[in-house]
Amino acid sequence: MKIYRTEEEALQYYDSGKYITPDGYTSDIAVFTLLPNEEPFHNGKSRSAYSLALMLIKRAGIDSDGQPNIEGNKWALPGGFIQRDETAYEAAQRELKEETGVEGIEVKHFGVYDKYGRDKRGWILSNAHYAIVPETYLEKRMASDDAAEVRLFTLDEVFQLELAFDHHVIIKDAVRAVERDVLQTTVVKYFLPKEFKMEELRQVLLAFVDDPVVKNKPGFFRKAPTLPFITEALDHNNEPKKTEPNADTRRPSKLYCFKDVDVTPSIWR
Amino acid sequence: MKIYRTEEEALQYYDSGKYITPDGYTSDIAVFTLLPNEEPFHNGKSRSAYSLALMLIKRAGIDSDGQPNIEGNKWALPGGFIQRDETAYEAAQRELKEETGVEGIEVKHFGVYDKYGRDKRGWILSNAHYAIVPETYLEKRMASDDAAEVRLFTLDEVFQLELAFDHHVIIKDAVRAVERDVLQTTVVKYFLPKEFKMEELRQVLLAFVDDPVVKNKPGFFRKAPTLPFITEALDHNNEPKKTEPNADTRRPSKLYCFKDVDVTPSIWR
DNA sequence: ACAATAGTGTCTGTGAGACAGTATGTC
DNA sequence: GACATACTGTCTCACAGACACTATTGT
Repeated sequence: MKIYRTEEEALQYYDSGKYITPDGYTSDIAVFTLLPNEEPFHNGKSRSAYSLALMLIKRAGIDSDGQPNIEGNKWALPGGFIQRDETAYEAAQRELKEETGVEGIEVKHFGVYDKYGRDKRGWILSNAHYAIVPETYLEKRMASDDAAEVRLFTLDEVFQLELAFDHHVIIKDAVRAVERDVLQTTVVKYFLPKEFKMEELRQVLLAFVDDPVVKNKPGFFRKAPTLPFITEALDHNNEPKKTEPNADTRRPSKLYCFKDVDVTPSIWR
Repeated sequence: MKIYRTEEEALQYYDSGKYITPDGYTSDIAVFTLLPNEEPFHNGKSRSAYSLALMLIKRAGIDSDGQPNIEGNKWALPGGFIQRDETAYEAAQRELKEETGVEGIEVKHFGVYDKYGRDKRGWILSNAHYAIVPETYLEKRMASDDAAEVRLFTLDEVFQLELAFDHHVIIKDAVRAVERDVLQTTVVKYFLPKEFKMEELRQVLLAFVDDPVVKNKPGFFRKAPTLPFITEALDHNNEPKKTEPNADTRRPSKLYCFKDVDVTPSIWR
């Protein structure tokens, strides 16, 4: 029984107690929302109707003992230590609820940040998640909190802030992950109400993608309802639901919703 | 300075020393390769030319102290503890090299497994990676090792084995990750030599996807060369490279290679 | 000449893309 | 009726999908 693999493994377990273990295991959450742009037309050029925004918290400068706080006075992603009776994913959900009061929202793991030195307190691992939360939820919560400590920033603003730890990198990756998922999955639904107008969907997509199919309104209106994961919202009489007209949108429009069909787009098509 | 967030955070750091920390931080690697099927025609039905196979190691039954080994005598993914001067990703690469002697190969993180109870030794975290290694590399290495301790299994075989820890789940996720990436990225290139024949590419793809575009040979031969990430292999005279004919393939065929263009397929196209 | 794989010609239908036009409501 | 937004008709062009056909070599 003196085979290479075996010895190596045996050694590993023998040393196991002495093995260096991490000093902390945390979850961080990049909470995204869409902010409507007041002025869709700016300098004669059209801007998209929404901008992606991120929720950050400001770390305290002084801790409860009166000592200077680590990475104090910097903006940071919400997050915290993972308890042993939960997974990183569950911790992210718990912390999201603690921070924003929101439950049952899309939370997605997108990366691990474990480079020694990223946190001066020691070898602290972070599991990074992103969450998508409708703006209304966040407004409510942030109003009840001290406004100076929790804020929404547009992405442009975020990257001009001094951020704690390696959150600058994490946020860059988070944005890429969201953008990717908007193209490849139906996450976009979390930016929308359960039942939405086609034009709403198009406007939300335009905040992310620059695709002729989406840009072209007639094309999109024709194509989108045929997609396997989108379906008309039907009322109890199996009639298509429509919006109530108002001063802005005179003609009522059909409502649509997402079906739970998972699609995997292919580069080989 | 007695704001909710601040207190909570301060508390966190105060408790930091007492916080439960993980008992171990590991990387596991699902090493995939393609095995050619000897008999492409089976029971009158055509099978794909390749099958996806996975490398597993057999854990020793007894450790170096003569004690029964944890999860001993079971097949498991190669992997091990992460050192503090490396990231999970680097550890995976190091361990892959130790196991197979292969360097500079695609290694990709696809998941975190951190549920308490997954390892009886304590709260042991695992970062799961997959790697794609040409069969030839593995054959060499496995021949030099004890054949009973390192083996390739087809996926059907894998799921009939008794596997250590939660590796059954990890492997299922790994297969899904590879299948997804074959559709959405150009990972498939790691199953192929740097320069390959169109038909080789098609056969490899057929091991994963069931798409009319790929199935249809003329269609694929016409379409693939136009894809932005595939280009003809050119020799020093800028002439398309061709294979040397032999008894099997009489007519020489053009060689192609992958370009480093990253594409993001979209569900909205 | 024949076998074997590489690769192209050609036809048909579907669907993207663009823009003009029609529909349905409020004021 | 004017207007604003929702939606459809229609034309063109390109390409997917299918299958037959030609091309290039070794034996």
